[in-house]
Amino acid sequence: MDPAAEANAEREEPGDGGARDTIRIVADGIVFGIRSGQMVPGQHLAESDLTKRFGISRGSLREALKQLASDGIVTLSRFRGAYISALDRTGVRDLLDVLEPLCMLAARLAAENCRSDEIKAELKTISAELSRGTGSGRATYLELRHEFYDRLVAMGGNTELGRVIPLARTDLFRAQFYSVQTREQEKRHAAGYSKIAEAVAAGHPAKAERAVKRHFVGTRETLAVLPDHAFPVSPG
Amino acid sequence: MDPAAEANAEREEPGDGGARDTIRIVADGIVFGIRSGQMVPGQHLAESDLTKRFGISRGSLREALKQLASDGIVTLSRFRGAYISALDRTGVRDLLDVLEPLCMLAARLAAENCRSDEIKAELKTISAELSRGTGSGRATYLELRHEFYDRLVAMGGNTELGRVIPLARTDLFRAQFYSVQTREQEKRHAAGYSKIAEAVAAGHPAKAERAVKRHFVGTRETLAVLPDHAFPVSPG
DNA sequence: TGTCTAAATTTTGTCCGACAATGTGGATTG
DNA sequence: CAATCCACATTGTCGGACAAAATTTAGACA
Repeated sequence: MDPAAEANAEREEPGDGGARDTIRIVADGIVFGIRSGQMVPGQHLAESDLTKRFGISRGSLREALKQLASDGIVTLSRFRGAYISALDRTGVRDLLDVLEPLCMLAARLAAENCRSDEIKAELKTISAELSRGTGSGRATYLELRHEFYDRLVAMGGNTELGRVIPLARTDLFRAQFYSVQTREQEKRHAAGYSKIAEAVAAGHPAKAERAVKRHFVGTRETLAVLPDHAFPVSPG
Repeated sequence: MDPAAEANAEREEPGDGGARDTIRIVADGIVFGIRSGQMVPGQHLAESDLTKRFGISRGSLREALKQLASDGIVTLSRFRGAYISALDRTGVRDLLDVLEPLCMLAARLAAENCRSDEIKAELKTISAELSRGTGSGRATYLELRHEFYDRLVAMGGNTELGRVIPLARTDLFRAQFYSVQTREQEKRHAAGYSKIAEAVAAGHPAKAERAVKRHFVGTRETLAVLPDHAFPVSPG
């Protein structure tokens, strides 16, 4: 068979939760550590600790760290090891500037191309759970938020978008925000997802784009109000 | 010292060509192989071959492949190894849809924030060399094109953009295009870069965005005209 | 001869141990 | 107290080893 025929395969087979890659164990473990607050930005990740914690060899761990580094979750420094990536205020602003057009594209494509009413309903269900509040705990909230974007991207059908959009990196500052933002800010944030979901479900691309834009306006306002201690080191 | 202070370090120190990472050897080697045409999309990359070719160990090679995979240059398939990623017509279309808003952002930021006349002149120099034609050979042309985007992104000052924008992946279809596109198409493509460089150098963000938009219109027209044999397997 | 099955080979995933290169912190010295 | 230097810890790279899976080859059968 022509190898080229297989070169476009997705990096993980869809619908299969049992891909027992050793690397996936580490990736999921660290992502969960960030979402649950056990790992904070700037924290040093020693290879010896991680190999013992996850019960894998150093070689496999290093492959996993390489992958996490290219996702922007950890930062590698030669001969100094891996750190949980940290975003200062400028970094978050830069990330939002990049994320906004990609999310607008995702919402527009989802509204244009998704024909499954069932999937549309699932998206609204997720946004409703987000609006319900943080009753299920912090990690669950951040996981739901990630799930929302994953669905949104999948609905659009653009295979490149999921590879490019820096969802993993947004988990970083969302985890930082979660501790310091008010209930008011969180409510408004969750409401933004509902607006996006409604517009997408209604099949209105332009409306969905506007909903995303408004959502980012609100996020930037929240960012501007956040105190400095919500961020790592302040330059100078 | 606070580790968090260093967690935002760029993954490669700028201005230094002497980062003798073993991984960089492989990454640069494969990227050059694609640009020069020695490696074609869909080609299988056996670990034993690569370790012998680059003279490194299997562990380091696997780390390098992991990095290339997350850049979208190679595709990893469990127990089947690494392949040079291949983009069919739909994949290129999807990639362009994602690339367009990011390039517009890059051009706008560059026009807004770059104050160095010297750097502006360098960008115009690169676009001029691109317009001069392919006298320097295929690999040089693709390298120059990559350099153009790197400069454009750097001029904007957004540190996230360089991490997200899928420049490496665009090398894939540019390498495919290069063999089949006409001189006419290539001329027009290079002219697009000059228009962008001029608008950026003049400090006109909106104009720069429009130049990028027109550039992508032209690229999509070229894509639509390209024959099927320019792409890997045709579905169905 | 063609096709289907099964063994043999190849390739990949993971682990272990080892050594060199580099960064870090503490002891030494003035 | 500050500067210097050294022992230690951590990372980068290497080689070998074995199990799991895929690919190729060989063989049986109609």
